[in-house]
Amino acid sequence: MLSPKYDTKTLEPKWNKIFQAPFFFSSSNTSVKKKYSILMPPPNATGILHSGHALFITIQDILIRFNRLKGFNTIWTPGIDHAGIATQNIIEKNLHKNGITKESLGRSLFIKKTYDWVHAKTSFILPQMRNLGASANWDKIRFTLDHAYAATVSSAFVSLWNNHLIYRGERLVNWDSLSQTAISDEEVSHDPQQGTLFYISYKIHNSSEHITVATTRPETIPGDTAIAIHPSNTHLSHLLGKYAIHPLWENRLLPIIADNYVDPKFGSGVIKITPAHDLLDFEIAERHNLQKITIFTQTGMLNSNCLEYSNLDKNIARNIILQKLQSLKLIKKNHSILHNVRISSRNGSPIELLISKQFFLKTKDLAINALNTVLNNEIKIIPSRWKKVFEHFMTNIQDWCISRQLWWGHRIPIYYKLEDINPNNLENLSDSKILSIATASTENLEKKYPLEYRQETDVLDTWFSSALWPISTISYSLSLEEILQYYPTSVLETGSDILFFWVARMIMLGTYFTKKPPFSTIFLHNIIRDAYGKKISKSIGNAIDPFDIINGNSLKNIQLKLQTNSTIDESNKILTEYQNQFPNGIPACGVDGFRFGLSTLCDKGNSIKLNIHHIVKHKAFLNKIWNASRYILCNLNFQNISPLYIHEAHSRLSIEDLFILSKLQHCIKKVNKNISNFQFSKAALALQKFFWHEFCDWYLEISKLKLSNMTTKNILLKILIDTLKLLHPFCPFITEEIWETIPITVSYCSSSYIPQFNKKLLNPNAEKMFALIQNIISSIRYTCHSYNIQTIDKKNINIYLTQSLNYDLINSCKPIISHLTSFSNVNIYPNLNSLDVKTPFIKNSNIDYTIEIQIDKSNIPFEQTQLSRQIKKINNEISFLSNTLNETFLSKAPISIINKKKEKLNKLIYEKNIILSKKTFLTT
RNA sequence: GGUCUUGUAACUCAGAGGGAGAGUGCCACUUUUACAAGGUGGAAGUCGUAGGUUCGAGUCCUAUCAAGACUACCA
Repeated sequence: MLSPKYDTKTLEPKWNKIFQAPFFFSSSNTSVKKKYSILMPPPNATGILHSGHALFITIQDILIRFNRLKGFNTIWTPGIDHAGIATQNIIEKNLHKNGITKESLGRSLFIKKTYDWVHAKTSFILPQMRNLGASANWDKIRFTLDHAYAATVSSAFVSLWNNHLIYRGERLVNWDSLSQTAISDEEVSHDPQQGTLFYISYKIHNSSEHITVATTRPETIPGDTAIAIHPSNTHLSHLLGKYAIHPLWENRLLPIIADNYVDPKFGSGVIKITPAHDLLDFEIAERHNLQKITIFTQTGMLNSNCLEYSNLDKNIARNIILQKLQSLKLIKKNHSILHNVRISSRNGSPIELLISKQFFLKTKDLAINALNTVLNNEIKIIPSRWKKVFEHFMTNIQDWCISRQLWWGHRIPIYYKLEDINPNNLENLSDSKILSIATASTENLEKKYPLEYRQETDVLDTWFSSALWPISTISYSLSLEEILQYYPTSVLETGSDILFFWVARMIMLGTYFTKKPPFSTIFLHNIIRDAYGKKISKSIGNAIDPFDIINGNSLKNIQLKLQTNSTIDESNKILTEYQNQFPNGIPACGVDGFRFGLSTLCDKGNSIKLNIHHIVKHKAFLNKIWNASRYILCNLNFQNISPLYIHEAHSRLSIEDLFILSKLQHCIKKVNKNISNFQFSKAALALQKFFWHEFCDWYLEISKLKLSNMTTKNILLKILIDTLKLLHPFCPFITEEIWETIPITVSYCSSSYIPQFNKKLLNPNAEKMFALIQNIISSIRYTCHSYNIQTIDKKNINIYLTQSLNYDLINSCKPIISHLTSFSNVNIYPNLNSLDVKTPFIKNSNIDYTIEIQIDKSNIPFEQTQLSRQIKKINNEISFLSNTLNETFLSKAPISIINKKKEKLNKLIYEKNIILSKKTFLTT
């Protein structure tokens, strides 16, 4: 028996425990069932579970449970990503607090420490994911840095190397001087910042002339090797071929060149060229054969090429250089300017471009193949607008810098043959020399031949291993044949923010290695924002902890959290909002309430606004289900309940039976269709509308009159069971709990079968007739409200049917009308002839019927006002409709529309006449 | 700068040629034994703005404004 109160806090832990059993949710390699597979995006090892995780778990679990209920052999592979830079940063920071550097610890000890830390971290986030009800294959959990995964990564690398798709070369790369590693183009973001544009005067060699250069980065002047103008710049073209004198060192001369890239309208129309630290300057230098002078060290200091400015931090050097230029009176003017600064998307530190030796993946051919899988619809991207974004990215893609100067990650499986080479001098070898001594190998050659080989010290970009997720997760302990059983996967579900980082690269490498795209559908969910549509950000402190909603939380605790995470202003603002909305703290919604509420927010919009109030409100639906279930289960005598052969007993079914069974079919259809189309809010809302506003509000209320009727009991139970199944993907816990309480159900709700749409139970006619009953009841209620008729006065009501409506059917609904309107005596007449004109009655008419409510004393002035209002409204409608029915309309509009409008006009005129006659009656 | 998305009730969103819909919030009534986390009823919208196509436009077209996303670049 269900407890009187729906209590998520006892119910959900109970089922979580049951769900942990090994047989739950495991898939079978030998199953004959069709498979349905999803790759779970592995959260970062550093992460704590946030609303973004909760969202993807909710969506993917809905898909998995739904398809499991449809009879598929589901596989959902969970895991953790080692998150190279992010993890290493944290560990190093922790070490620094204790005055330890990673170098003093040594590489292997550092890695061991990191492993331990990651292990501790993940033992926290993984159970949280499970507690959200995620019915994943927890027996197949992967970590992107464990041995088996590493084997896949190194064999992939070796294969790409041997096929010349990976090369090592000296290139201009994005350098993160905080983390001291190269990063890929995708990891750089542009941040608009206020800066200063300086106009600096350069003397022309062997001339009295000057040329003015505009720059925001005077600290890079030591690296300048030329001055450039636009070819069409007639004012300055006479200087082409001459030299400008370097402002810091008079003995250095800078050639003045012309290049189309210079914008003559920007600044002074003259730029300085710093080839070693700017991508476009680099390209100009290539075109004009200019020298490239590197001036920064890997830690962001000026190097020895900067002579007296060397060993200075670049920001300090900037000021010193500015002072020097000032003293030489070379700064003509300056003004502030808003410009984009390239920063690391990891840690926000400015990114320098630095020439260095790195490993690159040639992406051109891989990208073409990957793009083709999308263009020829082997992979479908939903929402489709991302297809164009994807195409743009793939056609403009540059080679991917995959090496990182870190310790935490997959060490690149390249081994250098030492022979006559000094192992400490590898960095300075030319590209061709390196190529001649480098071998890619899945076997650790350094370990095997320590005197002959030395392994590359760099590790791979985390996203390189993530790109192999589809292959690695599947190939873990399987043979190639088995891999192909699970590959390609059915759906990839993730946020659009990692379309390039992850999704694109999985397609490139997956397609390359298996000749098949790794998934057939990509569903990109919207990004979660706060209730006001603001981006969730750590600095604002508007992050919402899903468990605050799931378990509830007091305002005091929330205040504490806010104070540690955000500024005073922000936390006060957010707290005031909480106080207004939840004076008693956030109520506990449970995992089910959270998931269901979140589902109703997953619609087509641009973002998901995580409004706690909205979730709390939708949780009320689960309470409704709980209570309706209690009503049904308390009133059924299960000894007499037989299997439900309802469709075979049509003739014995009443109008409300036919109505609700027909509505159930609509609901089944909608839930199926909308989940299949990733329209989760539509599916959830369709369920809510059906169960609450069609089943509970109408059928269940009516059933109170008919609890001795076996068919009614059967239908109550059938609707409950079918709804539980449909609801299960959204709310796994409450559905299992209720399921368990129903004596005739077997096993678990999660292992049942989703109800099938049954066309035979669709009954538009019954829906139409029942809608009329609903309409009669509503208008009686409305009339009672507007005339303020108390329950105690609700005695006699007469209903006159005005058309050839099914009198017998409506007459048979007398008890229903009585029950739902509280009138003790309901009379139904087949025609208007018997309208009573003598006793005081309140009347309400439309084309189908007139209702008469008997009252003790009528309030004639009030009634007349009511009637006048009605007439005014109806007159407006009539005149509008008459205007529409003009000559051009009649000659051009389709007949069906014309008839519809004419019919409506007639109806309005008819209703108006009834109201008028009533008014006449009242005045006489 | 380019590409894309979105503007409908106070809020969150449905509707995709034939007189504007839901939920929340608001107002009124309501403790009737499944449920007050409930029930009943109501008020509330120039469908961003301006043109156009059409007998007829939230719906199609053009322009424009606003918000947002992605992407490029800013010396």
